[in-house]
Amino acid sequence: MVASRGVRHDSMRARNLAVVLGAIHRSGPHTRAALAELTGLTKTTVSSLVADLLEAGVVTERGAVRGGERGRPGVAVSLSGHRVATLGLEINIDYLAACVVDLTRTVRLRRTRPADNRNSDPAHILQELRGLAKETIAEAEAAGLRVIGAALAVPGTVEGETLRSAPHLGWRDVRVADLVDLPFAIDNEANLAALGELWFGARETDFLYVSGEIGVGAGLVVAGSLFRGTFGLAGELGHVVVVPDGPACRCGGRGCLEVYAGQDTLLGELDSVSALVARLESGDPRALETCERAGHALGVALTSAVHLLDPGMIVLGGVFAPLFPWLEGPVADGLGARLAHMRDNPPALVVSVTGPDAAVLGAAGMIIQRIIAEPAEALGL
Amino acid sequence: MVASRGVRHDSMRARNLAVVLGAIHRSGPHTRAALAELTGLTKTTVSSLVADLLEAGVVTERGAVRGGERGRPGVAVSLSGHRVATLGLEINIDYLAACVVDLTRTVRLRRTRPADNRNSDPAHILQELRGLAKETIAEAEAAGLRVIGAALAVPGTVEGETLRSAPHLGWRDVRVADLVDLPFAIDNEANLAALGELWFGARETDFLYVSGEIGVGAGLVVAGSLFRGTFGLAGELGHVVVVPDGPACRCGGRGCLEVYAGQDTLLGELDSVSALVARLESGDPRALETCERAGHALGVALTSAVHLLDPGMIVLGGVFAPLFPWLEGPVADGLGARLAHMRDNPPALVVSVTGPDAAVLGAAGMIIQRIIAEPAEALGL
DNA sequence: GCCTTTAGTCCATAATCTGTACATAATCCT
DNA sequence: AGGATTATGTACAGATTATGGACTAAAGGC
Repeated sequence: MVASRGVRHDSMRARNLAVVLGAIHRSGPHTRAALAELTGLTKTTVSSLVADLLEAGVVTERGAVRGGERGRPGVAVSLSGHRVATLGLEINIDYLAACVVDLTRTVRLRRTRPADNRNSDPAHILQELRGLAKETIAEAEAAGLRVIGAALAVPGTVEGETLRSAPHLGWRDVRVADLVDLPFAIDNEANLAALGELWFGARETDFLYVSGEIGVGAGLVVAGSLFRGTFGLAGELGHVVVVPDGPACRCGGRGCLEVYAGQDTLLGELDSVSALVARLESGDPRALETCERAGHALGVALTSAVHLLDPGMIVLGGVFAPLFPWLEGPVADGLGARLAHMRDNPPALVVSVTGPDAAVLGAAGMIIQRIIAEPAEALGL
Repeated sequence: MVASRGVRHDSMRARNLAVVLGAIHRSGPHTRAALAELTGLTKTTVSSLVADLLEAGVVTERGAVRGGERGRPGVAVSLSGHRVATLGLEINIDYLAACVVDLTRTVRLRRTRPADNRNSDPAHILQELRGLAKETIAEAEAAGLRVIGAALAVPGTVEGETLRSAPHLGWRDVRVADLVDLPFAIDNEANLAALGELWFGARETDFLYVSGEIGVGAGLVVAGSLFRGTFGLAGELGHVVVVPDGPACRCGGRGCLEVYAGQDTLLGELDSVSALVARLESGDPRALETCERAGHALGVALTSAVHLLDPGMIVLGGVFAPLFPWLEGPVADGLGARLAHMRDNPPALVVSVTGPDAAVLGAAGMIIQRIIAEPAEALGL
């Protein structure tokens, strides 16, 4: 609904390049003839568009012809992972991470650097991250890849290129610029983790990703794209009210989900999630009760979320993933009982498959997505 | 992300017609030259597109020229309310309603028919509504309008052309077809009321409309369009959990908002909202307490909604509108206290300006919107 | 081996937008 | 008043892009 611009000849071609590339991306390799069928364009036009895409190095002709029926076999055109790639970056509480992903969404490089970023100096950490990015890009280019964009995942709220507030890092209003000499974007960790799960976890196009970290966030994917709300702050599942007069939360409210299911509450005096899992496996009653309570609270908060957001499925990620066996029961019970009369079948509850890599992968994937959605702009065609 | 089709010459022109018409609609009358500036098209192209729109009767040249500066004055082109119109319909618990709205979003006709639709026979009510629609269309055409589409608002969940479930009417899986001999759509009452508030209430493009009827629903408008969720069931504010172990709700859950702030709870043994308002005005302590409690609950539920949906503003409509003076305090208190640390300024809380007409108007407006978004398709250009 | 079928390319044609030139109509300036 | 200036809207030739039918290529069926 923004001031939309008219379509001119060049934007018509740009759009058609995106349509063809999108069809190749969405439903695997296709022959030119199949692409013509899919897009409604003529074979001639498709041939011409594919020629441009070939030259840009974003697709390859898989010499392999497609047999099966009669007639001349076609040449399958598929995404090429050999030239164009993007960089994903992540700042988390206790590490920095980077990855390089090619156009086929194959992870080509993966670097993690432990760090203690709680209440840290932004300039210092960003300098550290800049170094990591540079090294990773250099390595990717040595392997023949052309890195053409980057994105950064942060545990906080973002506006434009500025990190507005990251309570667990202790950062406020940090402008992140000149991190790399490439087209660049920042986004919230939960949002990017949701996208990571979408693209690297082979998810259907509709789900709510619940990111259990120090804070509890959520990213809603509807029809393959992220719902962000008016100011980009949607998905703050951690502060959904579970018990209106419950214990105080750092947000100023009372009885928020985070109080019951945040990592700090779950771990108590334990120092890692694996320690907690060990306790749970050995049947420690206190650990079991904490988990049960967290699951209950999560069930209540997710009930509200399902009524408001109507997700197709719920994916538990972050620290909730290893705890899934102990959380699933209480969460599903709460959801099932509360949703029974309103829906024929409540959204399925499943565990994340991308694990702790979700956010960095999502960051790299977001730029890949941008290339596929607007190849003419991203590649200068 | 659906199978998108290529752009051909005719769709390029169709798109440009929509772009020009959209610009006229969005920012008032413009001269051809101004439209060229706004759309990025050349004056020549704009002239040709405007000629088509003039011929279709959707715009007029307001002979009035625009003076002010030097140079030849331009001819302002504005939406025409004289030819094309749409029909809005509504089935509610105690009435049927219809309205005709022209392209300028001026209400040209408005009909209401009292009825007792609780636990009614769908076939009978639909027959009644068909009659109302026919009469209203006939009257509009007598006034020289061409009604080219219709939409129906219902208090329940909708899928395609089928009303899945309307608990307060007692309807399930009712297919609504052949109601009128026109392009037709059905949608949920809260969704359409939100759109009504958007288009007829001079709202900005981002807000959460809270529809207090027998049930409590909500419609979220982001960037001027409705957020519907995966299955079109988003916005069920009435079943957001306020007190996890509160009183049972008809949905199977406990402590839902509807239990505290639904119309039945608010009214108690009173038989109308005006009766309740009278009690409140006279300072009746029981009425005041009920309202206070409802406001509190609404504050809790809206806190969760703000964290999940991130609306730009909250509009209270339906029965909450007349009760606004008594609800505002408790709701705002709850929101303010709970959101203080998370946002610089919590979304403003305001009262609906369209009142009980919101849903019918939204229904008619939705079709108007469709014409403006796709004039070529809607008008056969 | 010939026919049928399907893939991909070539080229003339069609649709649409662009850009320059021009007629038109108002205000400004002397 | 009359000419200069400025801006609107239209005309026409030119550019860009897609179309459609003809044509070549390559495989399977009979």
